Amino acid sequence: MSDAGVVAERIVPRRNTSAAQARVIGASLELFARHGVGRTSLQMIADAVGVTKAAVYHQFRTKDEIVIAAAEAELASLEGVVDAAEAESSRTKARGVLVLGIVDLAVEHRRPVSIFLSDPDVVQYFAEHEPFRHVMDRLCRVLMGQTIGHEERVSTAILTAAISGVVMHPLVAGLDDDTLRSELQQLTRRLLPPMN
Amino acid sequence: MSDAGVVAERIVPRRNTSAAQARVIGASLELFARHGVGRTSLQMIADAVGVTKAAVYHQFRTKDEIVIAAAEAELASLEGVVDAAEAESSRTKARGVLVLGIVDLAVEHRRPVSIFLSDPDVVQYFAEHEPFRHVMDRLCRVLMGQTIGHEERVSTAILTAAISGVVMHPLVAGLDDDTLRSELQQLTRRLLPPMN
DNA sequence: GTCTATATATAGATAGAC
DNA sequence: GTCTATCTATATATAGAC
Repeated sequence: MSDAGVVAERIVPRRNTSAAQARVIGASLELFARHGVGRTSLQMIADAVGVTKAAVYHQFRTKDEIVIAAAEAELASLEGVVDAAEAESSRTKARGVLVLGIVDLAVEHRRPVSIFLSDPDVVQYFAEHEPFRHVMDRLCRVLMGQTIGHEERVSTAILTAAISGVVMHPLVAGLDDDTLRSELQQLTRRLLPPMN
Repeated sequence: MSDAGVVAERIVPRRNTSAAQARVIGASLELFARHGVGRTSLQMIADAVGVTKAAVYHQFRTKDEIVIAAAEAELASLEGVVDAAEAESSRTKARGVLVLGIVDLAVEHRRPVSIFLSDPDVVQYFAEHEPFRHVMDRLCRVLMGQTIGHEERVSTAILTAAISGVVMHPLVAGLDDDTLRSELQQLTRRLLPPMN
């Protein structure tokens, strides 16, 4: 984004994730989405990876660490989309790329993306999570323009909440990906203010 | 609704709920919202009510029964709003009452309302729950008109998902009820098609 | 309708060998 | 990096007295 005036920096700490850790995160993401965080046990995670609980505990010291790592992996996907948007030459293009990217993420992940906003503990965690707030601010800036205030944040919350909420709503459970994608794109058009 | 052509019937089975059962449901609703369904134990519920686990098990045979009863209590609140809307004399008035009612429910309950769409088990349960689908269809009809199709259902999903999603979004955690309410009302105006 | 007491399973987590 | 074995706490659930 040429007119950003701010260097796009990735502050989400993508600490060097080993292959073993990545397997745990991947399995956890699926299980969290299917059963909820609280109802997913370390035994279930270990079974899904194909190792014992002790092996999982060798990669992460507590279950909470797994939850956080999984949530941050989802956040990293989102940040990738924001990166791509900010790399565009105009704000109009940037916004288009961002919206398409968010919709794609939501549709592809379907329920995993919901972890962000569904589990109370995760919500609580992210509410106080500086990297999350930073990514959301960057996202907000691409959508709404340079001046971020109270109202812009709420609008951004509405857009992202609506998208995440729709993909996991019982009423759209039977919808195929393409239809869902196009409905969500229509939705964003109605929710976003016109470009100026 | 005079032009409904369909008798409004309450099919949500509000089985005779004893006072003791109501206390359990109320406490559970709060705890589920705060900690998630899976992380809420029967001990926590019993403590919140001020009795022992055994007393709770006298009211409900399993934890799942409590989850279902709590979810149906939330559904009953929603159905109350739909009832009120359908009692209006015109569709314009009905839609206004319905939207105001849904927003009020969401704001007052804040996180409890999210149980519907947050816990994967509850989502799964409602997706196959006939009374839920019936209430959603009635809601959909008030919002979108008599002809309910694929597209109308998705629009309804979007509206309710957006509202539920927003109230529990980290970005609006610090917002007072009145501001949140007015933002949500603006939201519904943007999402609903104009009355014809 | 509520209690004490208990059965049984599983949770999260650790020790130490390979 | 993974294992077996184990600790301890807590989970769901039940039996039977008051």
